[in-house]
Amino acid sequence: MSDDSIKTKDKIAPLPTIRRIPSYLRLLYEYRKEGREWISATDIAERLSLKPIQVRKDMAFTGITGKPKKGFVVSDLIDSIRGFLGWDMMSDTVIVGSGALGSALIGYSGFSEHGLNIIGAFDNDEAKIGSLIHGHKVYDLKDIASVIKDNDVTIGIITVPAQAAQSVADKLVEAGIKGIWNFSPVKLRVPECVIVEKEDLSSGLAVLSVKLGAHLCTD
Amino acid sequence: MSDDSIKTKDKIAPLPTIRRIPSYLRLLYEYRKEGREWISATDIAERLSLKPIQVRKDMAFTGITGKPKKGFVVSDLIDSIRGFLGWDMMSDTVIVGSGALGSALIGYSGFSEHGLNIIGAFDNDEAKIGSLIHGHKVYDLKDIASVIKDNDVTIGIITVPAQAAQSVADKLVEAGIKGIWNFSPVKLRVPECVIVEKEDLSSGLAVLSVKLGAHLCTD
DNA sequence: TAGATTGTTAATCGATTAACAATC
DNA sequence: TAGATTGTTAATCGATTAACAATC
Repeated sequence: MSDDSIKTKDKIAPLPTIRRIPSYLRLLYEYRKEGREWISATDIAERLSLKPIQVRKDMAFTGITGKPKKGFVVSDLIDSIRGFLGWDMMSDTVIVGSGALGSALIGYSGFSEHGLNIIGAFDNDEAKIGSLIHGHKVYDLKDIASVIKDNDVTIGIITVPAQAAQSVADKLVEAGIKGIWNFSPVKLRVPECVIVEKEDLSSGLAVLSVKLGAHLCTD
Repeated sequence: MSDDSIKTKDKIAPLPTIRRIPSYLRLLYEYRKEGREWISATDIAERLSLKPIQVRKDMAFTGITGKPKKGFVVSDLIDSIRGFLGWDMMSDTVIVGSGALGSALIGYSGFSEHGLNIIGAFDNDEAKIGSLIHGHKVYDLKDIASVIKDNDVTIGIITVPAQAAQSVADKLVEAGIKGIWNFSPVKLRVPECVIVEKEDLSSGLAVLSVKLGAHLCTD
């Protein structure tokens, strides 16, 4: 890719860095609640079992600069991370699939802290359509295109069963969605401009299983 | 670490490899259902948008060997992967926290395919104790130690709120649990022989957010 | 001032990818 | 046989870690 554009897009931060950053943010909220003004990379590393140098490198990607001997101003760092993640702006979001997992996510009040504004849920089950789940209306999946367009929804969360996931993704894409958070276990096919992030619980379980199987300890 | 033990422990496979393997298994189950006998690394790579060489490397870690020109026998590869992950043996498991997420997990019937046998759920909410969630009994958190010991439970899934997570982890460890699948957003402190795998949904959301913010596409 | 912490530059480590001989 | 695919060895790439000067 040549740099023929006016302003060459900054290289995105390493994915491992991006994945670690929310845990820093969570710790920072704790510090803020405790009324602490400063936090150092050393503190953070200690609390999260990381190396200080790694935390410092990660921080640099958010654009913050610290003060030798003191570290970072907690509130500044919170702002910097929120800006970096885009969590200072709300993204209108729909959840497709109001089964157990979908319901659990709908009820998660922490989404607003993560930049998500839940517009509503969608399902094709007549029994659920029109009902409320944790205060959010369940709409008919048939109407999803108009709701997405009318509300400028940018993110869709897919929590439907595997066999329905691709067709739901197609509908979301057709309606102009920009990003999909995919909780189904299928690899979705979407145009390359649509971002899909797959949340794969079985990956985490696999890591746990293999580590347990290796029984690294002698007891 | 020196190799003074009788049988030096095999080096564990790379974590990224372990994380990818469940998605191979899922595809293999599809192939089996379709009655197909062979699958090649090329096929798998194509379906999951990976490079064939990466799939072959990953496969090698499971111990399977293939046949040039044909690939791998589907049923053999399934067995090999299940053995590698330890999902051919059932691990008795408890879920602590019967809120929305806990309930969703309890209801997930696919756990048996992932080597987990759910013994029951635990909560400290009087209203929930004694009730059934998706056919599984909710027990009093106070009784967790005896249930874990009596049933030889090796895995604990934590789905309680953040402020309760560490104390639950302490109880699980005290009762002799071997592994913890932690869905709470806190970094748990446990003895080094206890394996903790943290399932951090905010990491995935962070990746989605940053990629969306970078709007790599021009529309 | 002394010392802890930052930020930068260089070295190391580990995973991915490439190259290619072996094989069915 | 010809050609697709495997498995191995080597090269590349990217993230982590180390080293250290700058600074408050």
